[in-house]
Amino acid sequence: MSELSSLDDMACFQVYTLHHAFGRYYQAAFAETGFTYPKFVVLKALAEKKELSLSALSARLGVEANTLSPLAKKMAAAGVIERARDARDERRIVLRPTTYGLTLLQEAEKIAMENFAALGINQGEAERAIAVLSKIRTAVEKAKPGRMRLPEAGPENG
Amino acid sequence: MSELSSLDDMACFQVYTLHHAFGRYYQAAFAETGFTYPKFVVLKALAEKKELSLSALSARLGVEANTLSPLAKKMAAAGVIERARDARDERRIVLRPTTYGLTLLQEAEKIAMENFAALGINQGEAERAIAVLSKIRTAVEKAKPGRMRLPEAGPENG
DNA sequence: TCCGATTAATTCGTATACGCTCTATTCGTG
DNA sequence: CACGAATAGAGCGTATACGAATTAATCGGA
Repeated sequence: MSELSSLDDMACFQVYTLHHAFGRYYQAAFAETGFTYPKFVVLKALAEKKELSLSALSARLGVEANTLSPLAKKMAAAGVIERARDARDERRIVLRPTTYGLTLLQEAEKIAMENFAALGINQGEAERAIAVLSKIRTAVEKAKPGRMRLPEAGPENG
Repeated sequence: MSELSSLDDMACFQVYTLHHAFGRYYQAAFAETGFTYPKFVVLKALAEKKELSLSALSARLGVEANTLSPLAKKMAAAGVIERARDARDERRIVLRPTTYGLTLLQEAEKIAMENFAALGINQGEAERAIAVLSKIRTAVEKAKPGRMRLPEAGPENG
């Protein structure tokens, strides 16, 4: 258990690396549409719930609200979502996909699913892995990490 | 198979989300040390091979060289790694951890392992998931994604 | 040997991400 | 109802990421 583990044996590293691989992959897939992976995710989350406030979206995606705020503005400017203040609570911004957004999303999802299917990953295997990731995520989000401290000696030699 | 799948059932989304969760987690763990998760990964990759050129590191981590280039400069400035031109091939930059870097790495790894252990994730389960991620990564990196095209109609309504 | 092709690293512009801080609104308790 | 506490977004500065273009060095045939 306390063996020196290689980078490849660490969950965080595989996630790190795969995240970037997916990013480049989707960037290529969406290249000429102005779409990106984060925008796709936002749109899909909104479509699933019909509408979400910014902070609800933040909780849903596990991404901070200040990251989503400008993203939502850009998507609204592109006509993909609608962005309005909640009359009930003037603090809240409510996001909704537009009809155009839903059309785009449909197309994007079709491509995404075709592409994933083409990878030839075993379905059951993938599902089990996904479940484990979800569990790890919950644990990581809940946990307060032990904090690293600097050793006494600074950098002395090169 | 062609059911509408929820965001939670998509491998890419779980990876996306967990990546960010890990990022915040490590940022907190390394907060007062100036260390970050990407730097930790770079240092560990170098330590495992003793030294790597920038492009070899890029291949190892699955991150583009132009991302690592400034990162390496900052790490060298911090005295964590050494950064030198290869006399054999003047194009190459060779990166090596310094003694100080190795000390730091040791401390960081200790914390990382303790923290992960504290998550209470089943070991075998985690290992199987990691193996699947690795397989998916290979497939994704190899694949040429089908490309999405824009539907005819632009955004008409809000 | 020499010159085009390849490879290595960097630079540039842009897109996500984060934490911190600030403002505006709403809530809750007296 | 009044006022401090909590919540929602937004703005700021910084750190990673990417693709495309650039420059410098090496390689490989004719």
